[in-house]
Amino acid sequence: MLNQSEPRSPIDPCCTPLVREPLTTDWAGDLARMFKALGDPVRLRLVSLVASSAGGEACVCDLSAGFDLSQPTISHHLKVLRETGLLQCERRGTWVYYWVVPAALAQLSAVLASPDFGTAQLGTTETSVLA
Amino acid sequence: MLNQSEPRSPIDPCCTPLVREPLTTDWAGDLARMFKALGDPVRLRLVSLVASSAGGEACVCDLSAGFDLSQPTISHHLKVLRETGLLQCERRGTWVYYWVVPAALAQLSAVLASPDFGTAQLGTTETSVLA
DNA sequence: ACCTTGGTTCGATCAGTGTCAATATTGATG
DNA sequence: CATCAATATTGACACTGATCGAACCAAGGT
Repeated sequence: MLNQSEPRSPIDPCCTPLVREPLTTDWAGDLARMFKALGDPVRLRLVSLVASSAGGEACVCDLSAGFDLSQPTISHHLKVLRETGLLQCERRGTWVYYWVVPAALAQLSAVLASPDFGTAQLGTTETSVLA
Repeated sequence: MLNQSEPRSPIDPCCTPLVREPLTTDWAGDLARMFKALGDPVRLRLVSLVASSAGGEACVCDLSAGFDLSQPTISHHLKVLRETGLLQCERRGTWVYYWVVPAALAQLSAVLASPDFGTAQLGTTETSVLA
């Protein structure tokens, strides 16, 4: 139940960019767990693969095909991503399908966003962040 | 399979959100190093402390005051952040000042951003994909 | 020159993690 | 029920990484 739909306080530490005010210790711990989950190239590619799949979901068999790793290892990484709240899964018959939790990614993106110039000064892309 | 042949100009993999197309192995490795650097609560708080300091910079003595860690440990974490390109530093007399590299944070934020709804919908969202 | 203060580097230690082979579990199917 | 295919779990192992004390470097001040 990590998806809270209550309206949030004026300045919610959950959404305040880290450049704006120092993170609390608790919140930093929660965030760090998520960033650590993304801090592995295999897991990062897994998230990207799942997210960019048709329908926004993919089964493990499709995912593990793109890696030169044993199936238990892929399963382990998926478990880490699941337990961090970045992915969710459901069993459908023999297969297990994974999809990303958009709010989780958005949360991390918001924390890293710079409030002044947004995230769009890198190159050409004009992403609509905090319009 | 992976988008190696795509020209750089229109869609730069450096700025494409990971939900849009699968990350290349190389790019995932680079990104993962940065996310891993942020995957530690101490380092995350350090970045936040530096970024939210007056003038956008802070000296090590100010930074280490907020932690219950030895000074070599703080120095170690700062080195990790420096080597990943998230922080830069300069010696001014006796003190060493650190500041964040905005482009680095923005890059990570852009990668995590969802192209459809942006990053600003955390509080009120009823994410369609979920329920 | 010498000491003091601010930071970094070194070496060691101990917990954590990525990986695999083997085994277990779950669901479909004959 | 037996079997097979798709995932998950377990146990083991090597490697990484967070942390500390000690030693080291760099600038000022006396």
